[in-house]
Amino acid sequence: MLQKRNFSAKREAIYNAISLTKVHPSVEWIYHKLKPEIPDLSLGTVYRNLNVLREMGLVKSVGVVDGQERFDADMSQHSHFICTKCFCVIDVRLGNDFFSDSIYDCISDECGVYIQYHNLTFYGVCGSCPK
Amino acid sequence: MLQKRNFSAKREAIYNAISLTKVHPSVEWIYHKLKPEIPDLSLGTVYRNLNVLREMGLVKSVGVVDGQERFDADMSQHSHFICTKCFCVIDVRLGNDFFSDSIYDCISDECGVYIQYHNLTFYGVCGSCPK
DNA sequence: CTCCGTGCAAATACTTTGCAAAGCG
DNA sequence: CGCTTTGCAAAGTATTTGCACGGAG
Repeated sequence: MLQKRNFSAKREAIYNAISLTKVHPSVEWIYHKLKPEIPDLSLGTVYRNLNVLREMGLVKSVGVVDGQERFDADMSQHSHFICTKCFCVIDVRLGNDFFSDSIYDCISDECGVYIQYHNLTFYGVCGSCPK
Repeated sequence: MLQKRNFSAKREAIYNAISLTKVHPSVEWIYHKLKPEIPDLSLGTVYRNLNVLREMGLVKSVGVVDGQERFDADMSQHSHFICTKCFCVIDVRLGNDFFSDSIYDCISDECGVYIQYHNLTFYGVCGSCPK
């Protein structure tokens, strides 16, 4: 039983790598993390699987941080804080009612659009960096 | 008087191009817009001036949309809606008190970070695209 | 004369893709 | 077998940079 969820071993390893860390990793991070245990892993495979996992709805993008896309396997509703010095990414949880349906509806009406989701990111300096 | 604000003529043209449109343009858009009037404009100049304008605080990034960075010369506090079909970008104005200082403070305390600004973007389908 | 801005082309950086080989059911 | 996954390298796309020239003060 090398595979769960019909994942290939490598896809599983990539998914686990994202799930088991809080760093919201980049492709490079995942690649370098797994390379020692999976010596024949290639960068293209990480890119390809990330796109597959994204389409499956198991992973989402945090956005491009310092030129590299960062990923998150926590699909629950939450926001992020990104440090503009060290580029670490930290989860931020606001009340679930912070963005109520009524806000979506209100904006939708006003702008004539259909809103499916949103992305809220805070920027600043983290606790480990000199201000 | 070819220059205002100590801008070179090209920097001025680039800044005006962003200011005078609502499309939140990409580098390519600006380049193709200005190329007819300024035949010896080069793409590198657009990139360089956008970074200068950004450092000057006259322009800010809307984020990367469909692989290209988009810019906004409206520096007032507002959010954006991005259509995931045609990639148009529309301004969204919430009440100014939507993000009060107290929320910044609250998150800052909770996460041990110093928040400087935030970015709120809504995604979905615009009125011109089929749902 | 000096500085800033610029065209041009080369260089980067990140990501995607074509293809043949390998893996799995 | 037939479909999926993969390594590898090449290609693609967006952006940055080195350099020498050119114009403004």
